[in-house]
Amino acid sequence: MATTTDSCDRNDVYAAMCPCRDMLDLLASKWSALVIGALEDGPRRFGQLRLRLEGVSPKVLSQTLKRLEDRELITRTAYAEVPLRVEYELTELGAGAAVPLKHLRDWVESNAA
Amino acid sequence: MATTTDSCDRNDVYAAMCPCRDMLDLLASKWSALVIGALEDGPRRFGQLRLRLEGVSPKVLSQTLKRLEDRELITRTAYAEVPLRVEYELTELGAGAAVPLKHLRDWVESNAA
DNA sequence: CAGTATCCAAAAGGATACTG
DNA sequence: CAGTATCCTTTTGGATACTG
Repeated sequence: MATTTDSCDRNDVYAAMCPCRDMLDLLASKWSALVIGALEDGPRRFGQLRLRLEGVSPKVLSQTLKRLEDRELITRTAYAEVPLRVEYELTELGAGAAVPLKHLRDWVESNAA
Repeated sequence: MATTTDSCDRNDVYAAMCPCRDMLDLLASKWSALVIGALEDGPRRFGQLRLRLEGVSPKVLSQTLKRLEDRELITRTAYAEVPLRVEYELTELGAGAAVPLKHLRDWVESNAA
């Protein structure tokens, strides 16, 4: 190959330079698994998510949503109403990620000491 | 106070005070999913893990291993040999956690853009 | 070999007040 | 309502050198 080890022919989360490492870091971050889970049953509004994710601050929730949106795991739709309404929804990709994340949450709830 | 909502009768990762939230935070941290995956096929030594987890520094790896050990997801066994040999191994609990984490890693490797 | 010690940078998290 | 702005603390990450 042309480069040394910093190419990434196949996706390998163990490879430092593999872009999929970023995706793992995102999914494996404090709030992502909870946000994605909260969207499993359909679109939700910012305020709804905020209530559901006990303890999350608006800033952190906003950041998390943006990162997920950047990675195309969720979409953000703003409706020009008064009062303002914004809905977040899983993309197809996000719905796919939701599956293993649900298994993880379920395992945790069943096995936390 | 007598507490209002900060008790945790049933495990709910969405509840701020639920101890299982801590477990989720641990599993959903940068290196945990990789460490646990690296131990799926049997015990591994510190140096082996360090090579496998490209880019991890000894300090961070050490911290990660300690947190996993504290939560009883892995065990640490030191053999009084020269040179020193230390092995890390999944506990039964850790092996259980390894299942959903593997699904997550697999999904990531299959779906990272 | 398997870490720890040190020092440091960056990111994440968080409380609160304020705005379009 | 849905965020931003601000300020601050904590956590995490990281390079490197050193030790039992």
